[in-house]
Amino acid sequence: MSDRFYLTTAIFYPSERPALHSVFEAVGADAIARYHRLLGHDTRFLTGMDEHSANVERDARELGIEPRQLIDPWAETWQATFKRFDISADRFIRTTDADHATASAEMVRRAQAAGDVYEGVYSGWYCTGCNEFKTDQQLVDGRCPDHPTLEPQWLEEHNYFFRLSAYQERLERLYAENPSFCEPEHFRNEVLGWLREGLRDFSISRSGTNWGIPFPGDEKHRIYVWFDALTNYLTGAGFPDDAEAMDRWWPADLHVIGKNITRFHCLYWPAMLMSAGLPLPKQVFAHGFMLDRSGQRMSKTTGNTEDPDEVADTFGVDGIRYVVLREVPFDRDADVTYDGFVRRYNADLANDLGNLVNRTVSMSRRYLDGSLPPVRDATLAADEEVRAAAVRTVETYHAAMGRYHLDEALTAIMDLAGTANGYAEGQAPWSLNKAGETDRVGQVLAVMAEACRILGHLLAPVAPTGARAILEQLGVPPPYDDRGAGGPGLDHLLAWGSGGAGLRTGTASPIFPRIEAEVPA
RNA sequence: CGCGGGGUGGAGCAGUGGUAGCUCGUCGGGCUCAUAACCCGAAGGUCGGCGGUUCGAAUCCGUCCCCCGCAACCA
Repeated sequence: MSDRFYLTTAIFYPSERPALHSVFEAVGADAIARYHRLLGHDTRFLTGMDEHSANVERDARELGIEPRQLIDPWAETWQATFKRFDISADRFIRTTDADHATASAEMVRRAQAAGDVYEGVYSGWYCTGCNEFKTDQQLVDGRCPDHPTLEPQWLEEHNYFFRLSAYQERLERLYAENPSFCEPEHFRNEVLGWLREGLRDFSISRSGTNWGIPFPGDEKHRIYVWFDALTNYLTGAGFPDDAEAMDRWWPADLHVIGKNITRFHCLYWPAMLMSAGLPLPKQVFAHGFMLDRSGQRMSKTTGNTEDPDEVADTFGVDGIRYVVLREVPFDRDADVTYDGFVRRYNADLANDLGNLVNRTVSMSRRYLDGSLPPVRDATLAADEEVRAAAVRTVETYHAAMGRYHLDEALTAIMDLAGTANGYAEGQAPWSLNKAGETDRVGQVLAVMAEACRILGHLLAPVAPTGARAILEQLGVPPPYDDRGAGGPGLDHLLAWGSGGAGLRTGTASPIFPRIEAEVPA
């Protein structure tokens, strides 16, 4: 019975190109996906774009084109960026995909059959410029910020509602029995607070638009937001027609989402699934946001975000993947700065880890012509300390990855690199070599190389290309493919001494070159 | 008292009862294999304020101040 793991990101709000905070979520989920592949789990990883936005329809109309013509290039750009960032998704789902329309409509039908859909009146301020309803929060001085000359109209619209209020008790029971349905705890507390306040039904259709999935039973309406967007996780698992795929992949193991949509994923979504008679995902994990130095969320609208392609040019894809996951604790917000990225990259990847690999490989070649002996059972205390540190690091790493605290896993990795650098200093193989103690030189370098080998595998989920380069310079054949799959399992790879009969190291070459220029973007 | 989170050395953070740690920065020293990298040491904090519990609190309780997010149909 092989383990399987199905995880998703949220589908992203449509825009011309992704901003760094969207890439951050995808990179985090990708690292989790790769970790599970490395563990030997059959892994499915879904990401994508939410395309039925009123903004898309409006922008397209202003340009005099069909929404689809507007959004197709956007989706291409997003996929190209995700590809550049080595997001190893099995599918980039678009809510305009045909199978998704089927799935979404089926979810509405099931809710209808369960008696959870009723006709009602949605009322609110309507901007005739945007052709959409605005919440009080969106209005500035009672006016639409995009059309300040127009007077918003108070409109009442007939549409369909989902009876979320009927699920109050069942959701309370869900959290009583399975609190970790929503992690981390501080976001769960917020959800429980909303639950205590009581649930209100929400509208699930809009009329007056053709941009969207037709509402079952009333073709004048389109499915509105949640029955469309959230259902993507089911579509990606084969719902409703591919019973075999559904059986294999549903329920999902993990939804990775931004903390701003916990309400919908932790209350709406389980209620919708209960209504449809489907099993619930195992867990929703809400991550924090990257904030700029003034504490503002990085976003396109405020223009305080970094361009993903620019930072990838500077740091390398692996470099920026590492840096954002290390700088932002995955479970909460963090202040980030470009200079902070540079410092972190140089300190961790260039100086500690990269340089460790470089000096190890370089000395191996110089002193031993690249031929290292196998690591022996440690007889010296210094050697044993490195081995013990590696074992400790692996334990800490697994514990952190299992809780999706990616930053803690990376901290553990760097602890081991620091230990290995200290070991090098203490053993001074360059002095041993001068003294002609060739046997000891071999053992010291074998210990260092073994630490590097383990570090390479540990780094693979976050920095797959760099990890591969590390292993290559150490002379370790790739034991898994570019997506982290097909290997013998991390337990084997991370065991001290499993490198086998001695490595044949290659040529030393900086894997994470230092970044000298600290030019603020 | 709407809900939730947070206020720890120059900066960013860890630390939920027992001598206050980490990274970066600064200063001094060491090494020379290495990507001017690596290693060691030092300076620097009355842990937002006040009160309480305790042999002992950053850590528990009370209260006050400040910051951020959310407050429902926008992912």
